[in-house]
Amino acid sequence: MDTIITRFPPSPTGFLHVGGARTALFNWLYARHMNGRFILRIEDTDTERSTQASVDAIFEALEWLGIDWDEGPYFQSKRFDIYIEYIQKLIDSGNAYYCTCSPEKLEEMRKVAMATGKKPKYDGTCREKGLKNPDNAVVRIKAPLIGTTVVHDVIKGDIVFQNTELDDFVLRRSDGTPTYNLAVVIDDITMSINTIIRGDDHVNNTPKQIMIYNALGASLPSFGHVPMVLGGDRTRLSKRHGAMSVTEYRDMGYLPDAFINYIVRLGWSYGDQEFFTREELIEKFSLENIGRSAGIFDIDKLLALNADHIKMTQPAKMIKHLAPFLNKLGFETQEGPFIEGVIKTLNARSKTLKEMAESAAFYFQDTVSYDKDATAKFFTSDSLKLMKMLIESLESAQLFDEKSLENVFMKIMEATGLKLGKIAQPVRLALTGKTASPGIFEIINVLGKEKSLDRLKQAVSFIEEKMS
RNA sequence: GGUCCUAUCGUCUAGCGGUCAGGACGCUGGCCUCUCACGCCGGUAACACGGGUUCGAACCCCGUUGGGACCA
Repeated sequence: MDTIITRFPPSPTGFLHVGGARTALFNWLYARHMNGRFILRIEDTDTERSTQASVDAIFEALEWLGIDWDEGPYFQSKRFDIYIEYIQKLIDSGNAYYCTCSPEKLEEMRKVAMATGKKPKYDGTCREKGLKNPDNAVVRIKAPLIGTTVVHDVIKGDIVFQNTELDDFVLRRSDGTPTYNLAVVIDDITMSINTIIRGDDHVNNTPKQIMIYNALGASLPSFGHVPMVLGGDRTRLSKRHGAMSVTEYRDMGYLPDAFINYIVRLGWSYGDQEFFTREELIEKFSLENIGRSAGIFDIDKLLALNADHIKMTQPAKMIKHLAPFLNKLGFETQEGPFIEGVIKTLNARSKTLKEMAESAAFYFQDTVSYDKDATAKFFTSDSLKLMKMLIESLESAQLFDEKSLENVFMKIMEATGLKLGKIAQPVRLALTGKTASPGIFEIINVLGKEKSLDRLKQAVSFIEEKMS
């Protein structure tokens, strides 16, 4: 079997959005799964709307997603001579012709067609004139007049178009620039693309493109049109549905692997499995299991999947993802057992990296600020005694592993007859400033002897001051 | 308006003629428990509608309706 060659051809007219990311992912996964090649092509023929900033934004997003390419990026704007060459071939072979019909005439044609209840399409006035490159002419394809053009879609099955519905569409505008369909086909042919997976907003372009392949005598790639991703109101995803650029999800604290897991699973399935690592996705991805109907983007499910990925990611591997969020809060980070310990206590408690960083704040602060309502409830004269007992025990303790710490607390429980619940809350408040946190043994273990004792002593002073 | 796609819980989906229609998110009851989480057990909720084909349709065919896309 031939090597599978797929491509992702974004237009640099904005950032990479969710739908585009999914298309890129499907192409990339399929190429990786099939041991094929994946090509990146920038479709920047629309010079009015294309910007370098968008190109950079797309690269940035692909990098975050972990999508790499084997070839490219190619830029359509640098390939005009190739398009011109192929257009000439089509003219020479009689599969395309010059047309000098004016825009006014075309408009007139449309009106007449509409008035008589027909389709607005080019009437073929210049089709047999055999014009020789006149000024201001467009180039049109000589499309088949009868019969059908069928798209053998690997996802949707055969889609049949009546050729009478199509007309002699334009390949080259009067200013000499190639049209979208022409450029795409020439690129795909010259780049040996044999598998085209794209959004199903392109299905109606496909018969036209097939006509170009046929006119050139080129072999057809296989097409697969994936359904759109819609917003909660079932319309195309847009600004009002919230985040659009995939990098916004990065900034909100989603893990790239969680994001690709979600986005791929939206429209593709593998039995009942919901959680996939990147490697599993490559191993199990297939075109056959892509659904046919549009999907709605559900942030809650993404969030749940993100929580799962956070839980499953090794703390050491998590550091690089979490660090930017901690830095943003003003905390220095460096790899090591401390931060790994921090992550270990928080990874089952965080749905996003942003949330994890916020929850981790107390680990990095020199002095914690106490929740006001909580001090009234837990910083009492009783807890002052407890705290002092604990300080004493901890100061003489040699080991600070969780098991040893538990024993320390057990002894205090025995001595006071109190349940752990009574002891834990004041201590938790002293150590974290809050009433909700990881387990206290975990915290003391991660914080270490010095910091833990320091915080306990600060709490003692705080309570004594409050009492006096 | 024309063309094309599409239709299983609120959402993502499994299902590929015979299933108590399964899983996940969400919501929810409980258990666990030093708080919060995690985890575990349970509940909630769907085959758009109407015709066929068939001994038997969520599954096949035809309509209707709904949704989406593209073109203009």
